[in-house]
Amino acid sequence: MPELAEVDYYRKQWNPGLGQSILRVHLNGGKRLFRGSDPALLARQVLGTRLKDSWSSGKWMLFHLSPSSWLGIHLGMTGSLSVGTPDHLPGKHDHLVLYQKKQSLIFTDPRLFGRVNFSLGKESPAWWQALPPSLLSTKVTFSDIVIFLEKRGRSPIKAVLLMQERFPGIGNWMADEILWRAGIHPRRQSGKLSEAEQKELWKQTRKVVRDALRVIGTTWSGPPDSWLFNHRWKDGGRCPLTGCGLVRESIGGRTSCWSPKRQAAN
DNA sequence: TCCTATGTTGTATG
DNA sequence: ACATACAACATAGG
Repeated sequence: MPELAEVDYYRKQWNPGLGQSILRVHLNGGKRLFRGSDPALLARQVLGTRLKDSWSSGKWMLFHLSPSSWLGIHLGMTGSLSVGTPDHLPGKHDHLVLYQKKQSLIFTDPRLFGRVNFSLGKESPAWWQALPPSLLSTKVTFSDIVIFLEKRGRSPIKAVLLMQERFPGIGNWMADEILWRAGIHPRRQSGKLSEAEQKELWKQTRKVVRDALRVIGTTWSGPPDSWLFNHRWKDGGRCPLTGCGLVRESIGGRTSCWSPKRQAAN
């Protein structure tokens, strides 16, 4: 499920372990989650470290295990983080468990599309520092967005919103939510939006990010029925603004949902 | 049995 | 070299 707000929600699930040492490690080192990393090194190095801090950036999370271990986690499509008892028995899909005195920190991912990046160093790892800036930071401007929309001009706007290099943390439901609010059909060519549409897209992008972080990132309470979110997967779902029937179709390889009354195909 | 799933990446094509 | 499209990854659930 994880897009940026869910990712940050899951990151905080490990907060009970902050300040405490890692006493034991369980991992399924043969799984593709660990591609690019050395799971044996992880298992060895993390012992005795202390969970110091954590951050999220787009769909990535980073955990600092002091003094010098860094654990990057991507949840893929079905990953999640949770806290278990200190003697938690790893389930079939619990691929990494960090045991502490009072609890265990669990990373579960049935489909294995997620990823674990382990590294050592004084500073946060290079891959982390190279991640694109948050859509809410002043480092991303309207002009950056316009340039990107035009560079990817022949792709459907839906596919462009999913490109993490410019829209970090946006996933399938957020992209549909943004386009629905902005009144733009997901199949419109990215380079053919009017200036007014570009502006509305940027405005709604930032709004959906803020709304998601507020509603999902903190409480996991469901979004209100005024969002497309609650209607998009239901057969016979209706647009909360116009009441017309919602349409679902694959665009750019992902199922997309839109309101034909609000979002004209052109 | 077949289809779907809130993600990314390797590969083929233009 | 660059942009674009899509199969592949692995598993569960309807």
